[in-house]
Amino acid sequence: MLDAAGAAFADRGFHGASMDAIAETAGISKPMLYNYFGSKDGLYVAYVERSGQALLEAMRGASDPAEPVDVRLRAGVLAFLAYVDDHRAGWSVLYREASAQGGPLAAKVAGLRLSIARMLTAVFGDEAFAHAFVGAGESVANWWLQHPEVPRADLAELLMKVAKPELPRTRRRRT
Amino acid sequence: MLDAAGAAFADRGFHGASMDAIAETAGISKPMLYNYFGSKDGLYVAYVERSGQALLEAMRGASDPAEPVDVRLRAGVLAFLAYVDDHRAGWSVLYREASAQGGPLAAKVAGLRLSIARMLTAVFGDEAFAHAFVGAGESVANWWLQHPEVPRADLAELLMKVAKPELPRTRRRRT
Amino acid sequence: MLDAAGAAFADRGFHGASMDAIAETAGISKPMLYNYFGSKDGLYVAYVERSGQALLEAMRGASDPAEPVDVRLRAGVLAFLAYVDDHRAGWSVLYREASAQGGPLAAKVAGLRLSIARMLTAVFGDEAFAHAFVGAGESVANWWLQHPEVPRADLAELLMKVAKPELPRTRRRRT
Amino acid sequence: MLDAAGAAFADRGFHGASMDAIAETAGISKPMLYNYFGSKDGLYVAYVERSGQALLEAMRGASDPAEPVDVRLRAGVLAFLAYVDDHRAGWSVLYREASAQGGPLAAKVAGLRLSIARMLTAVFGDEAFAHAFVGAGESVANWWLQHPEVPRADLAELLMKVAKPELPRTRRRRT
DNA sequence: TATGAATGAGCCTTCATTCAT
DNA sequence: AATGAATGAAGGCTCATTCAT
Repeated sequence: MLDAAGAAFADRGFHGASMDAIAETAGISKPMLYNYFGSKDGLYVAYVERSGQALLEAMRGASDPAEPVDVRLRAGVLAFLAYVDDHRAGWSVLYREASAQGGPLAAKVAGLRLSIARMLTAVFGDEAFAHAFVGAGESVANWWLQHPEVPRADLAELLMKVAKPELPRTRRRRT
Repeated sequence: MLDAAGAAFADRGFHGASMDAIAETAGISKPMLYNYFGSKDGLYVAYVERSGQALLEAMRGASDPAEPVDVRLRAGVLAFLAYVDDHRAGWSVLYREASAQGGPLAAKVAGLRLSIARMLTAVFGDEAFAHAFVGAGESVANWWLQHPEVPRADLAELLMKVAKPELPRTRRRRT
Repeated sequence: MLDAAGAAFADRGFHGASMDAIAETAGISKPMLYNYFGSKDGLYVAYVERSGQALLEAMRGASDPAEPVDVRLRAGVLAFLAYVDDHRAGWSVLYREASAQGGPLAAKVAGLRLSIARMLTAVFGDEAFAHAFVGAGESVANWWLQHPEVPRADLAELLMKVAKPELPRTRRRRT
Repeated sequence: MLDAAGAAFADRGFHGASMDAIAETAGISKPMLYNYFGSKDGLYVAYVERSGQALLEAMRGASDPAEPVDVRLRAGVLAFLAYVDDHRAGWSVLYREASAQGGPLAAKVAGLRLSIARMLTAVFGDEAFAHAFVGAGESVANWWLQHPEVPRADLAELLMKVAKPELPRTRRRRT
């Protein structure tokens, strides 16, 4: 049911998506939406939260602490790209909301971004670079939405290249 | 007069800014807004267009074709950061709209992004990397809005580091 | 169970009291309310009717036909005041509804008022005066809700004074 | 324009009167109502306030301080009855709201009632009796709405009779 | 019998947009 | 050229009311 909302939000934006339309798409009645989520904001937050959690967990799960840092980074990047590929709507909403700085809704997304940036700050040791990397990733992901023919691995490689100058020298593994 | 609209848009977003409020802030009557811009969309597009043109020109003007590529890139990066610093509202709206992929409004911003990306594609020789770089720049710029104490030059250096792996080997200048 | 409804009605008015709230307060499920009373109007009417009957019976029971008219009047007045004192919620709803002349609900209350007025018309011999007396009683009762420290007997005396000019000369009892 | 609202309120009560209906009856569009009164509550308050002021002024204007107290009282009573006769809707709403103790709207009417009661307390020297008299007046006025054939003077006489027991002995004028 | 879950209908409110002046 | 006044259309939200269990 959140999926219907997500599709609407991704399609027409928060303001453009009417509760009437969402309810109809979801095949339920408007009062039910309000029963479950309390308000339009509530519904939106719920959707964004779910998407954010899913993305975060996907990335966390992909990272094996036993591995060296570049391997882990690549795994995270791949998980990120996989999420984008599998959840177009979710990513779309997250990305769009990532820049909306007003409203109480943006806080959730800002939190997600921060979580990811913090993970990356641990990797890079530089907060600003971590944000740059996040931005690069988001931008590439979004560009990908319009060039789906590009294989996922290429993009991962691209992002690894962006990261290279800041990766610690342990790059060459011991084997 | 566009400035009043821009301030409102940056402050409350496109939907949050009512024509009433814009007209009052601009010290003008609503029918005049319609006379000049035709519609709310028209006003928004006009503002975004002006901001985009300004940014684009700033970046173009900074780039001296006689210089080697890394120098030109750094100049462009600096021009970009200068624009962000001097036009908070304009940048805010551009960045926010950069992710809204629906609606006829986004086309203009997409166009701007494309212009910049094309400039960078010429530099890097790789479209995807150019987009990654644009995203990194945007993200850093946005992060900067909340960390204004960081000097502009540091961010420029940071972005140059991101660009390094893809810069042609002409990196070591002849002179 | 009517009591819960009565409390809600007295507290928030007919429209302000939602069936949800009433059901919850009554510790019962909404469909049960509908099973017993058919509709919100039905519930309201039932409550008002019960309150009205109770008031009417209290006043009737207080009046001993063997007594002279002023004694009976005073007894009725006292019974009325006792009812108000003991059933704040009931009185509150009755009084509020006494003035709402629209809707099918008001008919019930109008009926109650009429019953009382008729009793008093028998006493006074003047319908208009009877209504004046009813209004005086209601108004005093309502004023009393905010001045509970005034003893009941004082108000009874007050109302007897209002009635005096219209009481038949049998005022001086034979015994 | 307030008159249309008044008619609707008198007819169907506050909740029963929809802004749509009021606007249509008033021959203007809904947004205009909001432009002038801000909200439904605002409109209601405005109407009640106007009615209350009119009633109060009518009663105040009728009372010549040079006259003895019973003459002034009768003049006030007549002014009251005249108002009721001439402004059915206004009176209807005032009377209905007089008993609604909840909500911020009731404050206005409570204020009006208090103003009148205070005038009468000055006459009678007894607050409770003043309220009784107000209630008698209201009730008679309301009864009158359904018995319009009764001449105004009769009701005035009736109310004077109610007041008699409490009027100071100056009742017999010096000439 | 009793209820959780569901809904049709309607209301207040706002906003982009346009006349009449 | 400029505006105050006016509106059609739509959106969020709630509520009395009913099935399916």
